Amino acid sequence: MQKLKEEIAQLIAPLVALEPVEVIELLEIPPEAEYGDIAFPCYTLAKKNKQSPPVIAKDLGDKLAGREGVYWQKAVPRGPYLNFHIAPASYNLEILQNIIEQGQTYGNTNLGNGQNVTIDYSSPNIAKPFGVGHIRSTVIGHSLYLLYKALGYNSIGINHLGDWGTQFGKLIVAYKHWGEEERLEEDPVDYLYRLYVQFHQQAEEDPSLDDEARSWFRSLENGDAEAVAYWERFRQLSLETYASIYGFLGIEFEYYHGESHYNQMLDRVINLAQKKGIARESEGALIIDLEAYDLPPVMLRKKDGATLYITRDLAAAIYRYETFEFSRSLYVVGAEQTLHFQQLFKVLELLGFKWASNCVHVPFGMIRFKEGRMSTRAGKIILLEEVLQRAVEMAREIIEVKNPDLKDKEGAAIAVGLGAVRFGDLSNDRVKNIEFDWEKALDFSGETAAYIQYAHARICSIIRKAGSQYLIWDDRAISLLLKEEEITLVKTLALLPEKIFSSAESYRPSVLARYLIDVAREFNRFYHNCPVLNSEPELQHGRLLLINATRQVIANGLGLLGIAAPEEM
RNA sequence: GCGCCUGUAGCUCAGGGGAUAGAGCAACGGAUUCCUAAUCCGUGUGCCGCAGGUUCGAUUCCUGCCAGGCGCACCA
Repeated sequence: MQKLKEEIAQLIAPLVALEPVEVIELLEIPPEAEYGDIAFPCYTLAKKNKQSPPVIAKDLGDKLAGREGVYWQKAVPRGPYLNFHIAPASYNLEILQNIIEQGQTYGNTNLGNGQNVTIDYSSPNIAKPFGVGHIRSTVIGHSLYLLYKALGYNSIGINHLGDWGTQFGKLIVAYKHWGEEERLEEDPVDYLYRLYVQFHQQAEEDPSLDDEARSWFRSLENGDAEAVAYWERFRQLSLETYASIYGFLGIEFEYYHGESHYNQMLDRVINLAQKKGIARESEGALIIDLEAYDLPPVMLRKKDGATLYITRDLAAAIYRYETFEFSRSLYVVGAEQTLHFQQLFKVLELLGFKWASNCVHVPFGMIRFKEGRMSTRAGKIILLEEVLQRAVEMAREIIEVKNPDLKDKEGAAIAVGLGAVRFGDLSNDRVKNIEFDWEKALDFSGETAAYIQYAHARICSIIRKAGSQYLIWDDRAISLLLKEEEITLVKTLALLPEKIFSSAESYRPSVLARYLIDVAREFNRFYHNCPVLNSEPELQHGRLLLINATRQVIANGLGLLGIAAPEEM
């Protein structure tokens, strides 16, 4: 597609007195395929030339009448646009050859040139269960991690575990009051969660519990042996549970640097803020006023001497820059923390760090119940493990009906089940809230991962039956791919690189997810109209090359979403 | 009260300064002597929240309003 655009730009630029780069900027894809494949809109020229857009388009059309290029065959004016139609033979050859040659790396670039990008994602709070809410950060963050890698950046995944804070004071209080050793041994995360919920219920009636919790957290920060021992125990037990979930999801992090990791650096942050003269005492606490920037004040230290979330986040940001010299630092954290990140980045700026402008909050909407939001404290939450298990179970049942002879049923069920859950979180714009609905979460038809996976599996099936000739390149076979479905499919496949780029650039895996639906749809249309195995040998060969390229695009794309592409399902 | 986000078909949502605003679901009707029917084809629906503004042109950008969500110093 890029080569086609360049060719057209070179051609038009001298005719309209613009630079080729400017022409490329203007080129767009027409709304209907029948109009053409690349459109040059003439609106911007209208002012300069004092002619109406349709007149300019027609004029350009006349000048190009009868001419053709390497990748285009005709230029037709239509209203205010000059529409170029591709030359399928050379275009198909160019695109398909590219895909086959690049294989697993098709769509990748070296744009990032090895620069570091830190991605803070997943980051669950220890001692709280891993709910479906956390999956959004986990899944979106992981996809961004993979996307940036594909663009040649060195992605550094950081799991900023919530392993510090007043919540530990609460847990210690709850455990000391009501804790039972056997139950903790039995199912630690579940039990700690129950204690956490119980604490909040009791604290409603007895506010002194909150004071007690704050006091225990202060002891923890002061290194009190008993407090540290509890903390250590709770943390370790929780980590073991998370490890199994990440293992099942195939997610790894370069670092598990939780909030506690930065404890030694907090004094430095506070000293720095004081030295810069931006911090001041207020009601016994240490705060930074941000009134001049229309932001509420930031609190670095409470009146009881304990630090806060943002103090540790400041230390973490500084640590990340000093350790990795990132070109970007992403925080995949819910939209409800937008203000927090505005404050964080502003304070970093005030501390004199130029790199503050390279820090990006990548927010996402909440997962809600029909009745309202989920709440860990109130115990209103759906466990991720339950969703995953039910999704896989449902996939199993469908496989039993649709494809009972399948060899690796369990592998396919896991691929489809996990794919459905992941895709549900990736396919829509991340800033929107999601209403949790079991039916939708477990839906395998329509615009879902299963739709894409199914197209992939069908291709693999055809290739298996065909033997290995799809591996042999043949220009002549490609030149036979002239049916509408074939050309449309190739055009769709050509878009992967730009979709990967814009997906990463806008921090929206949904761009890539939607695109893969298009690829699968175009493949399905092809599949129903163009027989592969039952066509003439040479055409069959061409079609095999085409579907192999399609298989590659789907596999690469799903891979970047963290979704498996099974060969059979 | 202030700030941020969202508002598009019955439902869930894409899209986005320009050509006739699109998908999926749901409903109905069709397609399998043939590569997996988890598929494909067909049928209908839209004050693109409301009102102004900028523009040759706004559903898209700006302002105001309305509705919903989220947040706003000792939680994270």
